Amino acid sequence: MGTKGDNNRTRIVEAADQLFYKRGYNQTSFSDIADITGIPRGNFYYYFKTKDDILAAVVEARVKHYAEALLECENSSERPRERLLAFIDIMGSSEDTVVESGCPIGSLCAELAKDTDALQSKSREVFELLRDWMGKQFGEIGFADANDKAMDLLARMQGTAVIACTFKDNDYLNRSIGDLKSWVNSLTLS
Amino acid sequence: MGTKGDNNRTRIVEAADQLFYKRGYNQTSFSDIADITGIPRGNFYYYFKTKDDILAAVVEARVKHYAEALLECENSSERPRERLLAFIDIMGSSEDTVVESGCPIGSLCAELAKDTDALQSKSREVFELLRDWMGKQFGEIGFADANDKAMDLLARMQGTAVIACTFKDNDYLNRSIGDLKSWVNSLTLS
DNA sequence: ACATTAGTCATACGACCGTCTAATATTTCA
DNA sequence: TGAAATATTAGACGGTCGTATGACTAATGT
Repeated sequence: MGTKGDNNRTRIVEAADQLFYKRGYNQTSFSDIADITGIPRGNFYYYFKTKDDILAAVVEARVKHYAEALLECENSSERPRERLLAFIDIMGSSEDTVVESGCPIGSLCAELAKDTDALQSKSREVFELLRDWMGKQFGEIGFADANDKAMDLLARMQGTAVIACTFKDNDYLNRSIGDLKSWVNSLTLS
Repeated sequence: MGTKGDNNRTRIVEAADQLFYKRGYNQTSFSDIADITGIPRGNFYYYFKTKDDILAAVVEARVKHYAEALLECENSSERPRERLLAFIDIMGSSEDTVVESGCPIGSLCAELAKDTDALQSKSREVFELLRDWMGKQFGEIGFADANDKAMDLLARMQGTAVIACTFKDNDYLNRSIGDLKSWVNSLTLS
């Protein structure tokens, strides 16, 4: 079970998660994490062999977090279309942080696309989770091109986040979220 | 005039431009630029006081580059709608690099959104150029909400780039570019 | 009670970072 | 031609990075 060790490990992952989001992976140092958690820099090696291992733990934590969020969306309605709307609303409820630092998932993927392939494919896992879930919802609605629709929705949410963050524009973010929901509602089976 | 000096300065900016795109700003070191250009690290200080100054020069070069590209789009047709289509096609012609490293403008802004305000607002300048130009085109078509439309197009292009790059998916990129052009063509004055 | 493991800590390593300087080479043009 | 301005160079500065180690304490099982 391990009471203290797992606790420290969790605290490192949580602090890293926040820092990777606010400052980026490459701009987050072991010292930064040490300062926040109070856990000495040298102790990290006991829990993680490399910085990449911390990233892997953070990604796994995020996958778990979003899997739960998707489950909530799934339970929020019988109708897949409304489940998708519920997911879009998650971005709206994180309005301020999205404007400040962008999408936690997208900004990490964009950063690590310029690093090694290993980091890149690891960070992609969260997106794959979302894509597959969205594809499932569009499929249940009855779209033959459900996966394409999922990619489109993912892309439009990402674009919204990038532009809202770049221009520090809350109004745009909210308007765009509204447009996105209208779009999902307006889609008709051909 | 200065033949040699300006030449070196230009070569530094060009190499930095490429590296900022392929590896990111923070992950590009003076040594990297020195290796590519053959210009000693120590010489950089003669041309640029700080790394931020190099970024400023790169952004200015990009503004100039895209201003010329926009002029070409503007000359390509009398009709603003077709000018917008011409601009969208630029992304298609950079297909491989977009899939590899994302949008040069968007990925830089996304990275520097997590740095200082000074770097962030500097990197934003290229986006502002594009936004204003798009707004002008939509305005000429006759849209009352021309600026909103500009932000939407910008966002959808960014989302397309992020997703295509994350999933390394050329097919998605091309399909999405086609969808974007269809969308611009389908917009009607309300 | 003792041996083993789990957890903690300070510290050091070599590498690289952005920055800066002092010395040298080259060009300019009175 | 020769002084002044411009351009170039190697190298060092202080700092931080990710990584690694060895000594220490607390907890655990027998």
